Amino acid sequence: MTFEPLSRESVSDQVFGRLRDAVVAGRYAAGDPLPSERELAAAFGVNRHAIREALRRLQQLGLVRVSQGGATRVQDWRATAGLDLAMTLAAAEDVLPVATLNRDVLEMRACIGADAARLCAERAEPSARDLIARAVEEYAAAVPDLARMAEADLALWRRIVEGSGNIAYLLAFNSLTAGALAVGHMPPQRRTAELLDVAAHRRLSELIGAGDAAGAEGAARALLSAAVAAETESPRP
Amino acid sequence: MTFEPLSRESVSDQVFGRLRDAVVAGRYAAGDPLPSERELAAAFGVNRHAIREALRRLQQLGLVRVSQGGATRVQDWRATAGLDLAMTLAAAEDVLPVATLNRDVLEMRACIGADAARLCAERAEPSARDLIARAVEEYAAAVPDLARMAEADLALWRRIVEGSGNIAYLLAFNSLTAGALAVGHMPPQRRTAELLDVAAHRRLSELIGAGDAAGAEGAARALLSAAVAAETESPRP
DNA sequence: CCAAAGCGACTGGTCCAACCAGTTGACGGG
DNA sequence: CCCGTCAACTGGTTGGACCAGTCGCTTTGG
Repeated sequence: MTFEPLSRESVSDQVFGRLRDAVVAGRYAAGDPLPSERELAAAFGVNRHAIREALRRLQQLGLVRVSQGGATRVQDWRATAGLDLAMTLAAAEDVLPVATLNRDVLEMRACIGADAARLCAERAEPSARDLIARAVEEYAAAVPDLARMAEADLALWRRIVEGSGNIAYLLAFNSLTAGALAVGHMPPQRRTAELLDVAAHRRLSELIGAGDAAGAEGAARALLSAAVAAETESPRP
Repeated sequence: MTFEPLSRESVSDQVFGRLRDAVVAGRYAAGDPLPSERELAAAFGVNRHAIREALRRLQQLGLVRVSQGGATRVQDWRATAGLDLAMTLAAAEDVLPVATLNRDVLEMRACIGADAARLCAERAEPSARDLIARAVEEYAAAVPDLARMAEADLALWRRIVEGSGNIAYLLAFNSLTAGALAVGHMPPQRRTAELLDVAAHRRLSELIGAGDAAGAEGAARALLSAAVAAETESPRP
């Protein structure tokens, strides 16, 4: 018998979540001042320090701008927030349309995955190519178990992105896979076809191993863009 | 006579910066415990709350994992940090090789920019296409002034990414352009050729306006990948 | 009368001191 | 030898005080 971990979210985490959702959902217009820290503390019934911790995190996400003496103002997150915002967003339909965000994430995954495969074929160290070959075998060995295959598939792609030697791609990969909305937690049926195509994964690994940049890019794109098309056609399974 | 603003960086900002650099530079191994908040407060000579604010931000970046009762442990940022990390990194050679990061950012820019142009040509609203056409004109009107051209170019690309309707691309664009190392602050000579090619920008806008997805993607890629090649050949100007 | 200096009444920034709430490990009884 | 207990950590939260900027109103000087 297993229990879900109770809501042990710290106070400042809860405040952070509430304010983040309020801002992303547009309940404050860009440029509007947030209530003062003291007011927020009273409103949430918590200490001011908890509010401050939440506000610093919102500031780092690019959702608000705090300035000493002046008010803390809401920013236009579409202009100032970074990709990590997607990582922290809960899958709440009332904050952002989930279906669109899923499609967007899959599109970005295809775009970056294909280019990472290309770069990986171009300039990965032999040891990195070995790791990829091995990851493919682990993935193939998991074959009947969809959950394990998904996990191994993610590990394989991480190896490929690492092999590309592009830190920006690696960080973006982390952002995309870490969120609740991310590729890893996506309804698996969307990616079943992709996940089951062991032959295509093997081919991709071989092309990378052989240094065929164009071939690897094409193989990766073919593998990754099927899910985009599926999500676009019928966003809600 | 103008003065640069003095170091008004708040205490917790400074603590955040120091710890972030220490972690990214690898002065703590992944899994290592950070000193306790009380120790850090004593070491930096500041209050514990300042340390806490910094640690919460580090946690959000994915650099550390804090857990009540246990120690705050350093994480492997290459596995857990999101793209926003690149946004906050100062251009300090001793933290990460700047040349490589520049190349990486330019590569990602080319990859996402090309796909955004494709999607924009495919599914942007007519009003969005108008905005792009207008942005191109503003860019062309700035012609002799390189600084203004760079600014207008950035605004144009923002319109294109917005027109793609992909939120992930938009947030990634923000991450890439917001950092100190970002495209906007890059040594301009790297992108002079790209910036001066008014005709190519016009063609790109027309292809998007005409809904030619493949053409727009090709034009964007051609425009954006020149800087990548330049950066790769001679990283230090 | 109007502008500019000045003065409060805000805002966020920092600190102190205490206590609550988990985790960890060592110590002692079974 | 194993296992419960407990003390000494860890981070989490609170209250209150004060510093440091900003903003707007009021008073003052032209």
